[in-house]
Amino acid sequence: MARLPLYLRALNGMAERGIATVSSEDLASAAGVNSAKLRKDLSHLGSYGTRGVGYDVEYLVYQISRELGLTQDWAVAIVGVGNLGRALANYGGFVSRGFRVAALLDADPEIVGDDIAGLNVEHIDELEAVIKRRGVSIVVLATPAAAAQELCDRVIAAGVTSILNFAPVVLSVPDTVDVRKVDLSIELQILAFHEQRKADRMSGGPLMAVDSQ
Amino acid sequence: MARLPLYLRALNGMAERGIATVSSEDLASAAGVNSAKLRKDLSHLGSYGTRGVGYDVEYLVYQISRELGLTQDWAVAIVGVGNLGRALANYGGFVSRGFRVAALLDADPEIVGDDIAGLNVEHIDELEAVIKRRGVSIVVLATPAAAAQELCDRVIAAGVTSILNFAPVVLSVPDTVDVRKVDLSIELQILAFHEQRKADRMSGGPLMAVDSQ
DNA sequence: AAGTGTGAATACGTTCACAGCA
DNA sequence: TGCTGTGAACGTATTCACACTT
Repeated sequence: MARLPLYLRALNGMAERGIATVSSEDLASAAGVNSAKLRKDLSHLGSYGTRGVGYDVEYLVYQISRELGLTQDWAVAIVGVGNLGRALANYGGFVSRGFRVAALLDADPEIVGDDIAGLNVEHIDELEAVIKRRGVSIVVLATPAAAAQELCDRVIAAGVTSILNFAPVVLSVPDTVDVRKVDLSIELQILAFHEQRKADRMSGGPLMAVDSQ
Repeated sequence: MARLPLYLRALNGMAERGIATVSSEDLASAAGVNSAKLRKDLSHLGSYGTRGVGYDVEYLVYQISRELGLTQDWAVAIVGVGNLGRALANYGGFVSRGFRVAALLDADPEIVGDDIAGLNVEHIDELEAVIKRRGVSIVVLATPAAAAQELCDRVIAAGVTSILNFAPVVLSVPDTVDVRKVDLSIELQILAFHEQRKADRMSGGPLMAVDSQ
């Protein structure tokens, strides 16, 4: 379920603040969903709540982490060390929960050899070797659009089946491979759309349906 | 519709390659969706296709751009000029289609005054003034989690109603405000979940349902 | 009394399949 | 003939509402 990470984050916050037990109502509002949905989601993992009481925070953190596969640690390679790749390498959120940046790779000889976030940037020629040697199972593509598909193919050929793509292209992959895409300009375009509708509503008439999140 | 930006990108690519007309089938596969869905999406904008022929690429680009509000230009302020903020400021995709980075703001005196992507980083104290003076209507929050809610409140008080949030927190906002959230570690967690299921499938038994994208 | 777990009802998005138009 | 536009069928996700447990 795509919402488990959200619940997990809310629960971690509560655990830090020493909260031992939480109701579906409270956890749901902390995660920004409604309580029936939350209960249904959690019920898929098993019956981890106690009627009349709520959920044990620590226990639920463990169960969700296990479900998400965060009890093991995943080696991540970042391909493309431009501004975005650098930001990702420095992003604390990766290291904190089960992810380890195991390699930074780039094609630019200016960048290869630099130290970023304690890691040495390696040449893209090493891609296949690095993936195998370090057991990389998730690759983050932060390359220009033009290079993304080719690198994607190489990464898949090297055995990776999970890719997080920041390049603004639709990657074509076999359906054994999971791709998630983050497209910054698409996010902005959706906001602009909503912004425009608000402006329209002030004056002339609107025309079509919206979606949220 | 959240998929219009996807179609738009595919269409722009086709326009560049000099393709004048496209069928729902072809456009759908370029955008990575199925053709019935594409036709239904486009039909909400009006009847811009020609039966037996397809869609005129240029015309459809214009119609979608208009629908998304990209025929006007939007002033965007980036709040938080750490690694991610810097990456966003340098990201070409913003400038290209209707978005203009109008301000970079940060609290750190080390960073204030720096020139990044041709813009001077201003102090966060200037936030409200800058928003008003430059007609900023979309704000990108790229701050640490701890600072996000407070800055979000200030931004809303200054009249902004569209926020793109990169900080790993659920922002609480009035429902007149649109927030889109990009959470890098959540994307990775979802990939890890799928990765684990693949591993499980090899050996023991799986347990629950999955979702895609 | 409080709050989970879950069938039943509802809403939503997707896909099918084809009538109708160029 | 080819392809759009769209009702109808379908499947899935969300929400309701309450029986049941602690």
